[in-house]
Amino acid sequence: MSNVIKFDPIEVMSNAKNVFWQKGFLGTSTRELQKATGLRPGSLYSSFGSKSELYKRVLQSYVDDLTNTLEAEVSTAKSTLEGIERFLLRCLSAEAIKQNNELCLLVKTISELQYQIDQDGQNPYQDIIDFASEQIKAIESKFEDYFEQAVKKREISGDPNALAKTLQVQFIGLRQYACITKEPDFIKSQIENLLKSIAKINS
Amino acid sequence: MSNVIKFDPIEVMSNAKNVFWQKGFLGTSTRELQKATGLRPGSLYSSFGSKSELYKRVLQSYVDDLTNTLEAEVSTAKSTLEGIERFLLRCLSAEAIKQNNELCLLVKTISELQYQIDQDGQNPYQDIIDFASEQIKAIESKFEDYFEQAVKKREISGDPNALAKTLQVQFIGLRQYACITKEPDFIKSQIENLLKSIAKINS
DNA sequence: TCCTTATTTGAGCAACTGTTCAAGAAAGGT
DNA sequence: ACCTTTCTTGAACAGTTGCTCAAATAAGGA
Repeated sequence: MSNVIKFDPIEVMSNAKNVFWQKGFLGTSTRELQKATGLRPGSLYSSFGSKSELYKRVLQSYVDDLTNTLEAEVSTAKSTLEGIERFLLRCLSAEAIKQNNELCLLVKTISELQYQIDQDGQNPYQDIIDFASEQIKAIESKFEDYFEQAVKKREISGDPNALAKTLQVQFIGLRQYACITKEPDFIKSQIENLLKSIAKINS
Repeated sequence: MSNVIKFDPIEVMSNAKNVFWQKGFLGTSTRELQKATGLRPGSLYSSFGSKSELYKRVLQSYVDDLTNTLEAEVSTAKSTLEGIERFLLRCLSAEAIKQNNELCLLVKTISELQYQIDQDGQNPYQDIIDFASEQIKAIESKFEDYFEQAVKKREISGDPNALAKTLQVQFIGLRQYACITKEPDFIKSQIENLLKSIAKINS
């Protein structure tokens, strides 16, 4: 207790993210957030403003993590394609599936909040939806950049934009499927097949 | 007002389904259900028991519709594969996307409720989750049966089980992607590509 | 040492949640 | 015509929700 912050903001964000990830925005009450973060309502609200603001911060942190992971994998892999494969495998690892973090938080956010409307016919979460949509597009565009690189390096041939969209559809589908079936081995083999089908190496 | 039901149960179910589909189970309050169905709380509760019970009835009705659509398309199409293609196109039609009904309600249910827990560490919606999981497996197994038929009729070659899983992943992925991007033309072309890749016709 | 300045505390708010139930209403059998 | 039987009505419930704010607390500068 002091005139300086008592809690660790990184840990607080991480705990908040885990609760939101598992229970969704609507399914998580502020009391649960209080319990998970160890903060009393006053501290939570003076630090983060509102449940929605906290959620946006959580989304931002999720995106930062995801982007860093992708860039780290691609930059350390032998080829661009192998980097993407390792990124997918990491997002859909047996560990991630066991920890119930298999679903993309951006996708989950959109499907939960997209069609909410209040009595004025307005969606009270429109800013959250807009942010999530933007970020999903940003990730797709990163995939496109990598495929463009891979084409230039003659790792693959094909339209980078179409490949990025296909990858996005399959990535989202796999994460949802993993959430339903919990079969890490099948998921792993599907990822391998997916990347084999993209890498039509010039024979 | 009488000793006989006043409302049309089919229309009530359809209205309830639409609200739940758009706002989710948690995001739909019983007042909204009352407004959407035109029933007062007493009638709703004497007819359906509880919000959860009503939701289960809605899920059942959703599954019936989906199954009927699939069977109708396959039985009237020239080939099994064309039937499946027409089924996908129908679920992901421009109309469905505009009406915000693009997401699979079973998938949406699972991702919303799967990790909810009350203070006893129990998931209060476990029966709903179990039902939804079963039904998703049932649909996958229907796909498998159709692929088996198609193999026998020499429309395609390959492992029906693996094909069914792949179709399921892509179907789920496309529906999620449609929900995010709202690009009916891209979705249509992706479905065509998907079925072309399945139908490696013996040349 | 004391005072400024910031954070933390937790009781409490108004609104909303899922649900109940006694009272009212009306069709069908007698 | 009346009475049984069923469905409908809507006020009201206890619990939960997101959030507020005056009071308490304590580090750091003077």
